[in-house]
Amino acid sequence: MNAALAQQALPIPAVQQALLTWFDQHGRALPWRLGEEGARDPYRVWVAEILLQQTQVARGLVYYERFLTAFPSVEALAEAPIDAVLKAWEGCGYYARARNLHKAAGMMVAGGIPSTYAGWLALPGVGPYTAAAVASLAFNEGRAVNDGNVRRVLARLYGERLPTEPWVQARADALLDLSRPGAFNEAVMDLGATICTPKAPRCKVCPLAAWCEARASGEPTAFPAPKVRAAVRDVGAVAVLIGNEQHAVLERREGALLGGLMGLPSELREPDEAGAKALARLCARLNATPGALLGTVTHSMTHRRIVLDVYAAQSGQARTPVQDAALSRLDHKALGLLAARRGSLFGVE
DNA sequence: AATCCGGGGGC
DNA sequence: GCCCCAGGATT
Repeated sequence: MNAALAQQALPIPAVQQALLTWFDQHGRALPWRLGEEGARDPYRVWVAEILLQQTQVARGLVYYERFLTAFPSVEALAEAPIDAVLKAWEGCGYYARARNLHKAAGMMVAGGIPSTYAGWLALPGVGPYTAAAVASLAFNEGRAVNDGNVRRVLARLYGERLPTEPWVQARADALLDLSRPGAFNEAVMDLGATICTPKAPRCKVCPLAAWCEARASGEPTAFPAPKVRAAVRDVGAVAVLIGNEQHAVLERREGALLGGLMGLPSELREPDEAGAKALARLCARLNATPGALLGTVTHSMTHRRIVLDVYAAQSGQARTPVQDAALSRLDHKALGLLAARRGSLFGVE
């Protein structure tokens, strides 16, 4: 059978049955999958879906238990201070997720928990993927999810190297089993996460292998083609450490980059701006006296590499307990410079 | 459609 | 190093 014929002939009911049968035997047991199929606790599902955005399940599990213990209900989340929510999210990245969770919790306590795709889509931090996931898993609505797993599974099944978002959504909609929408969505994602993996897919045990164009091509990992990514840009900045690792002057970061988190007072360097000039600007703003350079830390993220010069400084500003604040990895590295410096002075290294 | 937003896993 | 991860908001 050639490729075009196989694609046209894809027997959707058979594919649905094969996938659901596999899922009933091999689906993952995950803590947000409590309760009856299609009628899960919407709060638990919602928190999990937000947490798992661009975050691998193995990592999400750790944060999930911690977050649910701290905020066991939407009311508890809504009533909590935003700083407590960010502290629970510390180290997990994409902190707008935590800010939007808190904001949306307040909206739900005031206006009720949505029970439809459209209702969920209206909440901050909830896009097409998350709305479809909650609507199908908690309310049994026939909405197909479209995430990285779905994209890869369908690109391979149909032999499409360059799947656009509308293409993936249309194929997912067409394939969705309306008798078990929640289970079907979970099944595609489980297949993508455990069988149809990016690097070394286990085609020999895949329930869809018989219909898979990518497998027939002999090179399944060529589907989909890697996404073109923007180059990583360097960002220069200066910061001051006033105090020590336990008690330091901290300020809240504004804007998109690490917004909402606390951190050492800092200033971005303009292109080609001397570090001394940025330091002077920073100390003027803080009414602080600049001291010695403690060191430089670098912090790589998906699109940026931050190169941060950290200086000691003195001022009369109040120092706050570092342990209670939500900090990015960048600031933890900066605070670690003091210990490293002491270590080298004593020859410990 | 592109770009930005963290941090880590796995290779 | 590179690609990817149960994406969303913004432009």
